[in-house]
Amino acid sequence: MIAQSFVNQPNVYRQKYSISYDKLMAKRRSSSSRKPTLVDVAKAANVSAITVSRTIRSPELVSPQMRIRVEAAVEKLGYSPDPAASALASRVTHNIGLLLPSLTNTVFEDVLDGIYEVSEETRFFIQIGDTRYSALKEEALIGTFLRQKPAGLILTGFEQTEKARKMLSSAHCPIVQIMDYGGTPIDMAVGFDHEAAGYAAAAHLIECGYRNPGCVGARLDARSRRRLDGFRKACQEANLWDERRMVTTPQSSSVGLGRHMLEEMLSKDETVDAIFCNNDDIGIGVLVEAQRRLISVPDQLGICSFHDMEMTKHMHPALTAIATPRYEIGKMAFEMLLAEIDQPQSVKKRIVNSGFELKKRSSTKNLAGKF
Amino acid sequence: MIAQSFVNQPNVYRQKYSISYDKLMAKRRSSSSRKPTLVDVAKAANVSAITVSRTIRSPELVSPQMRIRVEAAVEKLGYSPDPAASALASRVTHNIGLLLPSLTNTVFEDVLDGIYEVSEETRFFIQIGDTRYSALKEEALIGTFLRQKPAGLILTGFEQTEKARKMLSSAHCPIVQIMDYGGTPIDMAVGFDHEAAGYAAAAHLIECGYRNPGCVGARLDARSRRRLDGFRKACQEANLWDERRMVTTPQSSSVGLGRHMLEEMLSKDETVDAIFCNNDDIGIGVLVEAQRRLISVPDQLGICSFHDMEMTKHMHPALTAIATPRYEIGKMAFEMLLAEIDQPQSVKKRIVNSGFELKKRSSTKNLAGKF
DNA sequence: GTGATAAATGATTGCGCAATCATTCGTCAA
DNA sequence: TTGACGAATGATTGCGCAATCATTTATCAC
Repeated sequence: MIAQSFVNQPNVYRQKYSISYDKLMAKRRSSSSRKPTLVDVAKAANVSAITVSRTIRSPELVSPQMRIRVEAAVEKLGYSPDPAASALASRVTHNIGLLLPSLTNTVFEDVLDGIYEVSEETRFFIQIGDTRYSALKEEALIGTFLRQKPAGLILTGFEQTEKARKMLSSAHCPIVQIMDYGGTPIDMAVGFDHEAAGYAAAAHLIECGYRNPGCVGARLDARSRRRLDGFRKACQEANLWDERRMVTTPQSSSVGLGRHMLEEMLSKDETVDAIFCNNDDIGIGVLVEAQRRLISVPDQLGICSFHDMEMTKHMHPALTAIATPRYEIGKMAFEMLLAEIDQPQSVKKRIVNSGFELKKRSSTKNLAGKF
Repeated sequence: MIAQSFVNQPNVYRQKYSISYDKLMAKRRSSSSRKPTLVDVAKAANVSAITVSRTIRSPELVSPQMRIRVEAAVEKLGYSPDPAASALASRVTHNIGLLLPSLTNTVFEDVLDGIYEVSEETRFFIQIGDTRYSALKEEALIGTFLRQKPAGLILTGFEQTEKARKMLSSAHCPIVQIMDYGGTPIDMAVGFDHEAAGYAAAAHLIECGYRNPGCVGARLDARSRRRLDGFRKACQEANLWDERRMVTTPQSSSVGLGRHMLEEMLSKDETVDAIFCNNDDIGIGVLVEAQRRLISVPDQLGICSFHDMEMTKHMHPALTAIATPRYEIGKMAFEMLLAEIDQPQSVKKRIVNSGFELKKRSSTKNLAGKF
C-alpha cells in the first residue's frame, strides 16, 4: 500500500523529563545552552536577521563593512545555519541524490569517487541510494529522494519505470542520467554507447584472427545486455557467430563466477578461441581458469575484458579491455548538475557521449604490422 | 576562517516571475497545484492535523477505525510528509551520517554494503562523507553532519581530532566507530584489533618455517600502521626481525604499487622469504611481480594478504590472507545505532570485537601435520 | 539643488510539521 | 450512580530560516 511506504516503525516514547516544562523552555531559551540562531547573530551585530542571512548566502549583496560586522558576530557566537529550517523556508535542500545499482562494484566506486571529488568544494551533499539493479527499488527511492526536495539527481541508465519517469519529469530539479548513451534522457545525460563498446570488442577479436568468438555476461542489466548485443552483431556481420558461445547468468559478477563461466563455455563449445567478458571480475576469472586448465592466453584463447579496472593491466598476460571513463563520467555528471543549478536554463541541456577506449594488451594476439 | 566554512558561493538570481505575486500565491494556495500537507489530509479526513501526524508516526496510538480513515485520506491525496518540516519541528532528521576514509576501496565498499543492507527497510537514510584519510577533513565533515541533526553517526577508527571529539561528545545522537578495536570509543564501537591481526600474520609465516619475514604497507593510516607494528612485534619475539624488511609508502594501495614494492623489498634485502601485505591490492601485486620474476610462491616466497576480498582465493596460488568481517561490521554498526535510537540508554553501550580469521591457502607453505 | 536611479538594509510572514498541554470519551470499580 | 482513570483526539504554538515587498541611503546627471 502506497500510503504505508513512509509510515514509521512504532516509536518507543522517550523517558519523560523530570524537570518541569517551564524550566525546560526557560533553559532552552537562555542563549547559553541553545545553539545560536540567525536572530541571535542579528542581535549581536545589531542588524536585521535577513541581513545576516544575506551575508551568508550572497555576500556580494551586502556592503564590505556590513559583511565584516556580521561575520564577526557569526564567529563570536559560533553560529551555523540550520539546514532543515533553510530547506523548509526555501523549498529546496543542498542534497544531490545519487542512485546506483550496486555499491560493491569497482565501476560505481569510480563514478562515486569522481562525484565526491567535485562535490567536496561545493555546498552540496551526496545522498546515495542503492537500487540493487531493481527498477522498482529505484522507483521507490526516487520517490523518497524527491520528497526531500533535492537540488539535483543523478540516476544510472535509462531504464526507469513509467511511474518514476512521471515523478521525475514533474520534479523541479536538474537530473543527469549516467553510464549510458543513446536512450532518451529525462533531462541531461553522460555515458557511453554499450552496443558500440561490445561491437568494438568483437571487431578487435576478429581482427586478431580469432574465428570462434564468444562472450560471457553476468548480471544482465539493460546495459550489459546491449554490450552483448553489440558483440553478437559484429560477429554475425563477420559470419562468425554461434549462439552456443553466448554464456550468461543473472548472478552478480565475481572472479569465481568468471571461472565457472569459462567452464560452462567450454562445455557448450570447446572450439571457442576468444571471449569477451562483460566486466573485469569475469575477465580475471576467465583468465585464471584458463591458466588452471593450461589453455594458453592469447594463443589458444583471446580474452577481452570490460571496464578496465586498475588490476587488469597487471595480470599475466595483461588483459586487453574496453576501458570506460567512469571517474570522468561521475565528475562530469556533477558538474552538469552544478551548472544547471546555478544558472537554470542558461546552459544548453547536455547529452554527452563520454566514449570508451580499447586497450590492446597481451591477452589478445597483437597482429599490428603483421598484415 | 571558521565563519566562512558554510558561506555559500555567490548565488545567481533566478529570472523574476512574470506573473504577479498575488497570482502566484493564489496558484500556490489552490490545492490543485500544491503538494498536499498534513492539514490538507486532516481536512479530507475530517480530523485534526496532529492525528494525521500520529497515524503516520505512531499508528499504535490511534484507534483502528481512525487509522483507516486517515490512511484513506493520505492515499487519496497522495500525501507524503516533508522531511524538512519534520526535522525543523522535531529537531532531528532521519539521516545517518557515515564517514569513510575512502570510497574506492573494497574494504569500505563491503562495509557500505552491510550498512545499506540493514538500512533499506528502515526509515533512515545514509549520508556518506569521504574523509580521504584526513583527520581535518573528517573534522570539517563532522561539523557539517552534526549541523543536520543526524539520528546517528558512524565513524571510521578512533583518530578524530580533539575538536572533533568535543563536537561529538556534545552531540545528541548515538555514534559508532567502526573498523578498529582497542581504542577509546566516543560512544560505541565495532571492529577488530589490527595489532593482533598483524601479529597473527607473522605467527603464521613463522610457523610455516619462513625465517626472513618482511612486510609491505601502503597508505599508512593509524590502523595499517598498527598491523605492521603487530607484525614486527611477533617477528622480534621470534628473533627474526630485520627493519630493512619493512617497506612502506604513503601512496594509496594498488596492484601496480604492490609490484613496485616487491621490487623495493628485494633491493633492500633479497633474502626475504615471506611477505605480509597490508591489503589485498598489494598482495596481488606482490604475487604477480613474484611470478614475473620467476620467484616461486610459496616455496621461495610466502605471501600473506590482508582483508581477503573475493578475488584473492582465486589467484594462483590462492592467497593466504587475514580475512576481516567488513560486511558484518557495517551491518552491526547500523544495528547498534538503531537499537540506541529506538531505546536510548536501555541497551548497554556496546564495544564489539568483531575478530578476524586467518585463511591458510597455497601462497604460504602448509606444514600442517608435518611436525 | 533636484529628481531619478541604484544599492543596501529591514519588517513581516509563512514554510509544514511535532511538542506540548488540554479535552473528550468510554470503561470500570466501589 | 459516581468518580477515577486511561485511551483517544484536538488546539495552539514555535522550530529557524528565506521570500516577499518596503524602505532607507548613497550616487549621479542635469
